[in-house]
Order: sequence, then C-alpha cells, then structure tokens
Amino acid sequence: MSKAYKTKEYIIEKTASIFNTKGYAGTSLNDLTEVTGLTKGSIYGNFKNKDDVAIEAFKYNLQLMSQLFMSEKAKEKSYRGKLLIYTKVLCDSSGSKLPIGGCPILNTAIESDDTHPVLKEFAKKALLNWKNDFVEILNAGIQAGEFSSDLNTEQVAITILALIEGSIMINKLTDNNNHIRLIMESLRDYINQL
Amino acid sequence: MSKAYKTKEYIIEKTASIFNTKGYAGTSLNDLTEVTGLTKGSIYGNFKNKDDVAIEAFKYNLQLMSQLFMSEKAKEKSYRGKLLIYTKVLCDSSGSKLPIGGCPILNTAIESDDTHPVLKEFAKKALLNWKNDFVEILNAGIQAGEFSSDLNTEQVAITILALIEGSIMINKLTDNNNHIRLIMESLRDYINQL
Amino acid sequence: MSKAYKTKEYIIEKTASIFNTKGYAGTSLNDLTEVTGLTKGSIYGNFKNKDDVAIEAFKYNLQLMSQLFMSEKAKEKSYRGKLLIYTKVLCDSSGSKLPIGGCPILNTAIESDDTHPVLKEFAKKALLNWKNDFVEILNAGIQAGEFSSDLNTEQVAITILALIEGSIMINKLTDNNNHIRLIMESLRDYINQL
Amino acid sequence: MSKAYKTKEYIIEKTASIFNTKGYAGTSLNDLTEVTGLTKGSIYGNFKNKDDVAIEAFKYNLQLMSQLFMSEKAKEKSYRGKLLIYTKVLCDSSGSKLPIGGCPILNTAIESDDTHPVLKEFAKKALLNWKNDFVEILNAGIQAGEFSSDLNTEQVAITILALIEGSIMINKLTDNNNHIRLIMESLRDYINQL
DNA sequence: TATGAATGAGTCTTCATTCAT
DNA sequence: CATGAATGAAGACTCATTCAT
Repeated sequence: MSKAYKTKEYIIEKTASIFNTKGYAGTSLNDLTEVTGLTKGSIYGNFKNKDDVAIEAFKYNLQLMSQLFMSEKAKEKSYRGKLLIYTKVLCDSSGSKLPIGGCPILNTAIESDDTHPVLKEFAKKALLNWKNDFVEILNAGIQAGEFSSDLNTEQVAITILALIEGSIMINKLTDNNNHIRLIMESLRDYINQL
Repeated sequence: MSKAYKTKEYIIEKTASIFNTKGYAGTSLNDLTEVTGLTKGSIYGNFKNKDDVAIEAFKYNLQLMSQLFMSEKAKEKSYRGKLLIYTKVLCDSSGSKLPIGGCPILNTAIESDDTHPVLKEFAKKALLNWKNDFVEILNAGIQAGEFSSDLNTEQVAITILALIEGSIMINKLTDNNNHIRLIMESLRDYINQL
Repeated sequence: MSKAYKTKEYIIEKTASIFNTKGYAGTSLNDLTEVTGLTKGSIYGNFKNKDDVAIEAFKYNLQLMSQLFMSEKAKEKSYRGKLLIYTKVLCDSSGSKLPIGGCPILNTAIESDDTHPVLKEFAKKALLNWKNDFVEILNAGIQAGEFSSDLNTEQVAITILALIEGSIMINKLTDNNNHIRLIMESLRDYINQL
Repeated sequence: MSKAYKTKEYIIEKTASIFNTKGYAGTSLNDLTEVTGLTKGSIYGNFKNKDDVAIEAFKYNLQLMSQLFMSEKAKEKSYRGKLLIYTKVLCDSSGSKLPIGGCPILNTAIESDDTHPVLKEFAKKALLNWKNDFVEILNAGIQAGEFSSDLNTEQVAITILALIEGSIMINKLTDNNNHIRLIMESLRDYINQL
C-alpha cells in the first residue's frame, strides 16, 4: 500500500462523516483540513477536487452501511431472518450503528438530487442495488418455500425500502426512538406475513 | 394589503421552490434576486436575513402541501377514504402535485438536521402535526366502526408517514414512477386491512 | 416656529450624542432613525444628507459645552476666577457635565482631520474661538491688574487649552477620575501663578 | 523568517498609517488591499479579520513612537534632559517624526472608546505605561537630586502627558506649528521648575 | 507528495440615498 | 412634510482552487 494510497484512505475515512452530516454544499474545504489535520494542498494532491472527495466519501459511507447489514444477514440462515435483521439493527441504540449522519443514500438523494447529478447517480445505483438485494432474498425464499409463491417481489422489496428510509428520516427529525421502534414493529409484522 | 406585504408575499412565492430544491445552504442570495427580479437591498428591506426568507419559504411550501391533502380529504366522507387519498395524490402525474422540490418536511429534515436548528424545529413540528392528523382520523374511524378497535393508532399513523416519506424519497431519486406506484399499492393494502 | 424647524431641532438634539460618541463614520442612518423614531425619508426631508446632520449635531454639541462654561464664568467676577472654573467643571462628577461623548472639538479633531474637511474646519474655528476667549480674559485680567503684565497671552491660552483637552482624552481612556483631578490641580496652580 | 511572517509584517507596515489616519471604522478592506497591492484573500490568509490587522497596526504605530522617544531619551544623561526631549521632538518639523496620522494612543482613545473595547484596552495600557515611564524618570531624578523631593510624581507625570496629547491634538487640528511650539515652551518651563 | 501562500469570484449583509405616493 | 419601499454600491468575510517551492 503506497503512501499516497494510505493518505487517500485516511482522508476518506476522516471526512466521510462530515459530508454525511453537513451535506455536500454545507461542507467546506476548511472542514476537510480541520478534521484531517492536513493542508489544502495535500487534499488537492490526492483528489482532483471537492467533488472527488465527496464521491469517495459517499462510497465509503455506503460500504460502511452495507457491511453492517451484510454481516448481520450472514448470521441468519432463513431468508425471512435475513429480512428481519433490519428491524433489529435500525432500532439498536437508536440506529447509531449506521454511519454518522445517517443513511448516505437518503442524505444524498435529498440534498443532491437537483444540484449534483454525479452524486445523485451514485445514490440511485446504490438504492437499486439494495432493492435488488431484497428481490433476490425474496426469490430465494420463495424457492425455499419460506414465502408464498405469488409475491410481487419488486413491490415487497421497494415497500420494505420505503419503510426503512422513511423510518430513518423520522428518527433523524424527531430524536425520538419510539417512532422508529413502532415502524420497525410494523415492518416485522409485514415481513412475517409474507 | 400594503405594498410591503405584497412584496414579501411575492418574494416568498417566487423563492419557495428554490429553497425546496437547492436547500438552504445551496441557495444563494443571487438565486433569490434572480428569481424575483429584485435587488438584494429590497430583499433585506422585507426580511431580516436569509434565514428569515428560508423559514417563510418553508412555511409556504408546507402550506401548499397541506392544502393539497386537505382539499382531497374533504372530498372523502369515510375515514378510510380520507387515508386512502394519499395513495392517489402521490401517484398522480408522478407526485407533481407536491410543491416543486418535493416534500418540504423531508427536504428540511435531511438538510437542516445538523446545520440549521431553527428550520429543523419547524420541520419537526410539521411532521408531528401530520402524524397527529392521522391519529385523529384513525380514532374517529374507530368510533365510527370503520376500523378495528384494537389498533395502535400511534403505530399505524407513523407507519403510514414512513411509507409516504420513503416513497417520495425513492421517487425523487429514481425518477421512476413505477416505484412509488408499487409502494402506494402496498399502502392501500395496509389501510384497507386496518 | 414652523413644524419643519421643530422637527429639525428635534433630530439635532436626539442625534447629537450619537455622533459625539460613535463618530461620523461610525454613525449610520439607521442609528439616526432609531434614536429619533423617524423614518429615513423624514431625515432627508429636513437635511440634505448625513453630512448636514453631522454638522448641525456638532454645532449643537459645541453650543452645549459653550453654554456650560459661559454660565459658570458669568458667576465669577474676577478674571482669574473665570479661568479657574474649568478646573472645577471638568472634575465635577467626572466631567459628566460635558455633552455625552465628551468634548466635540476633541472628537472631531481626531476623527475627521483626515477624512472630513468640512467638519474639521468647524472644529478648528471652534478651537480658535475658545483660545481667543482665553486671550481676551487674560488681557482683561492684565488691564485689571490681576495678572502680570508680561504674560504671553497666546501661550498661556493655548497651554490651558492643551491641558484641558489632554485631560479629557485621558479621562475618557482610563475611566479613572483621579487622573483628571490631578491634571486640574496642576492647571489651578498654573493659573494661580500667572 | 517565513514568507508568511514577512507578508504579515509587510501588511502591518503598509496599513499602519491608514488606520492611524482614517481610524478603524473609516478604514475599509479595500483601503488595505489598495495600499498593499494584495488581495482580500491574502489579507485574510494572514490575519483573522479586520480587527486583527487593526490591533497589529496599532502596536506597530505605538512601537514606532516609543522607539522615537526612547532613542532620544537614551542620548540624554540627566533625568531632566530625558523629560525635555519631548519638547524638542514634538516641535521638530511640525511633529512629523510621529507616526503618520499622529499619536496612536490619542487617535485610538477618541475613536474607539465607545465602539471598539479591545483597541481601547490596548490604548489604555499604552497610556498607563507611558505615565509610569514618566513616574520612574521622576523618581530616579529625585534620588539623583535633580528634582525637589516633595514632588507628587503621579501628578507631574499625568500633567506632562496631558500637555503632550493636548498639543498633538491642537497641532493636528490647526495645522499651525506655532501652537505646539508655544505649548512645548510651557512644558519646558514646567519641567525646568520641578 | 506535501506545503503554505495567494487568488478572485463568491458569500451574506449594511450603507447612504432617492422617489413615488 | 412624511412615508416606506427600493436601489446599487460598498461593507467584511469565505469559498474552492492553483502553484511555486
């Protein structure tokens, strides 16, 4: 691992949470130098520009979230169990297992949809991948006889996603864990009845 | 109606959609002068500062959305019908009946939660009001015998809200009306089974 | 007294102390509207511009100070007594009998000497008048046999003035009445030995 | 000496005289960029804000004046001689040996007393230091037998200061060297009689 | 690569002044 | 005369970016 690569990684790790909390427009180069302890020149030596850092930071935050879900899913053998892990993970200590700042897809979707097409595209792909992940679990579950065979897997997948993102948004705004718990309870019922 | 009041209204109406699309940090005073055709001095003659405009713009966008829902709800006599209007309104022409930029509560929740406490507070109150509105409809529906009496109204209300906000976010990000239609179908099923 | 004249007087009286404390550059038209309760249009209806108000305010402050000294001098019969009144007046309650903001000549001399030639000219004339006043008292005192006939009246006059202005400046800066008291004691000795 | 330090020094040297003539409120950032030939960004790269430049400029002007007096005092062996140097220095070529704009303590005292507490504090300390310097010279002179032992050193010191500051103010305002010469003559007499 | 100094266009805000009513 | 709404230049300050070293 070259020095440059290590510095790049270091910058991404340190700045990811700022972009995820303050947003792209709200994060300044000064924020980046402060949190990294590096100079502006150093950041521009490793990235083309602010956009470039933001994109890498988004990818990093996304990976952080994905790994969290993947490792939990791996622990479950049944496909229903794999779906149910979200109802637990997002409630645990009020969702604090998510990257600092919350769901990067949600954040990017809202902030960058009209202002930053490149970031938006990344977020869009991430969302669709996530949806496909649900679809695959559902299809596998159907073949395994866990779920009813006449499910509209696309619909179920996107509905679960909407509930998850909606619950994260509500949790962020109200600072009241009760809300997300109730929503996750509804999600549990929904999954169990599939 | 004084001239000042009219100008203030004019500024709010013209700028509301910019704040709702670009966000608070992403909207500059130049944006405001461009869209209104007024000078900076004129805007500062009618508002204390940029915050002040943003807050009024948020209120305006919120009112726009509320009126849309209220007028649709008024047309429905049954309480179930009042709940079901969302499944129609949000699908009609891809949700374009919402204020330009989408749901102001969602947008403000995501952008301003860590950066703009005053706006966040406004959004929080609006969300809780909306939730209470659902709770009241549900309670009235229970008393009217439309819904099962053992509903957890808080839970149902916040779940509907999560689905709505989640669907708006997904619609914004994917530019694919199919997604929101599927989610609204799920919402319809959910409401019909109450 | 016409309404216009009364309003003009009112503005001058109300704004004089602001100009004397904040200075010309430090005083804004908003300051003037706030302290008068009038609108900008009203001020511009009575004065040509900010300069015009400032000049009248200076004159007003000067007159305030002059009257204070004149009335005290009138009480004294001896010429030495007329000179000595300054040693009392400037110490009384830490010079608070001066216009709010201190000596307008001193303030204008320092702030406007390089930036506002018109105001400077007014201050210069006021200072020279004051000096001439001292010279006249001294000459009259010499003729009356109160003072030694070989005084350099110009020198004595300007020296007294320097002590007075220096003491006011020191008093403003240090907020310690002791200093001005000691200086005035020196001035008393100086006058008594003439 | 780093480049940054040199630029900082350069900015201070170039801007000191502007602050000392136009005052804090009267000096704009454009003034600073014009006289230095630098950009706003460059000035803000070397100083926190305008205040910061103003404070350093004050210190620089103060040092300029102090060094002038110190070097003259060093040439004199007697304590009376050390006191008398002011009577010469301030008359030489109409006091032009002072920093451009005149005495920075006087200027700051008058402009910033009600508007800029930090600058005022710096000026106050400088004035009290100057006074203490006089007190020390007087005490040393008493011990050396040059001055009468029953002097009130505090009173003499502050009186000399008042005469000096008063004379500078009068000189600034009247543009007539005769006045300051006469006052300095009075000061010489005063010192010689101690 | 990394630095730190510089840039200049951009930020929000306040200024003195004008003018139709 | 007085008002209140508007102006646009100027205010202080921050921004992302560049470049010689």
